[in-house]
Amino acid sequence: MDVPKYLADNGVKPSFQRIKILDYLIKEKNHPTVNDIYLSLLDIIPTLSKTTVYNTLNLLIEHRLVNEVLIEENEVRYEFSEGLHGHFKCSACGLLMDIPILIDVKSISDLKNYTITEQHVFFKGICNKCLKKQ
Amino acid sequence: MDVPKYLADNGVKPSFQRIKILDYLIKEKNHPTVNDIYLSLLDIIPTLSKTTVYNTLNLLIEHRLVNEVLIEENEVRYEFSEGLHGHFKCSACGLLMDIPILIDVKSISDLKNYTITEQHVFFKGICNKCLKKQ
DNA sequence: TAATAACTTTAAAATCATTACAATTCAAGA
DNA sequence: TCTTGAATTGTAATGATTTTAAAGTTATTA
Repeated sequence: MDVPKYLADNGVKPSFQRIKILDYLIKEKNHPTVNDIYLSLLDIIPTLSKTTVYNTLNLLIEHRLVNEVLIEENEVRYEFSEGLHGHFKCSACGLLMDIPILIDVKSISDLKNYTITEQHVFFKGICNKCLKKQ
Repeated sequence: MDVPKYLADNGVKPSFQRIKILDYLIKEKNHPTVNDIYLSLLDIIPTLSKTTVYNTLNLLIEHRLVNEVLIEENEVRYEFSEGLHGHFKCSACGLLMDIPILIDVKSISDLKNYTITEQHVFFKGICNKCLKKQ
């Protein structure tokens, strides 16, 4: 993917830092925290500031290029925004994976005539691998 | 509901503060924050400490009497735990309401042989009332 | 090329929610 | 009443995030 063009097409001026941050989220599917992103990019951008990571992520979220993933309290994670999906987190090994979402919003009568802009679904439990280990 | 008995039955010693905090969550369906609870109970318990609110909520969560509700970043809300349901938050008026959950976990092949312990679903959008105002 | 304005990044300080900890109070049983 | 352990309190510490202002960068126009 042409990240600079993708940013520009979506109304975000493609600075070096912004390109690298979005590029990281596209390549790493590990739902990183701000700190993960900051530490990983320090090799490439030694002068990088955490404030820039915060600013950039908020900017990318505004432009709908990135999603926040809220699973645990006091731990905000981020992901490249592509297609609707939910999340599963294994309480044992910490794995955080994407899963398909299967909700028929129209069948929920409480939301009749509501506009739905965001859908969030996540499960917690124990993954197959960890169950076998027990 | 007999709150002291309910606490005792669930292995929590029913102190005055604990009774009042759980009682508040049972009666108020507004998914309050720690601060909401703290401020509301200050009338009844003038010596109440925020630490006690935190300690009590964590204790009640451990015993599965209370759920955390994570919708917005940097804002943890709480609710009395009764039955599985999701949430809808109106971006305009801030309304946070319960909605029924309709997910057939077994149909998600990615989670085959997984143990699911928690399901979380929430939507954001604009509620009917706010749509009419526009 | 130089001047200017707009935007971006940085670093430090401030803020906010939450937790840790030590001191105090409370409650139940001897 | 005394003792003991649990519960509560208030302060201080922590850590994530936001704010602010200064410095740096980029684009635009002359």
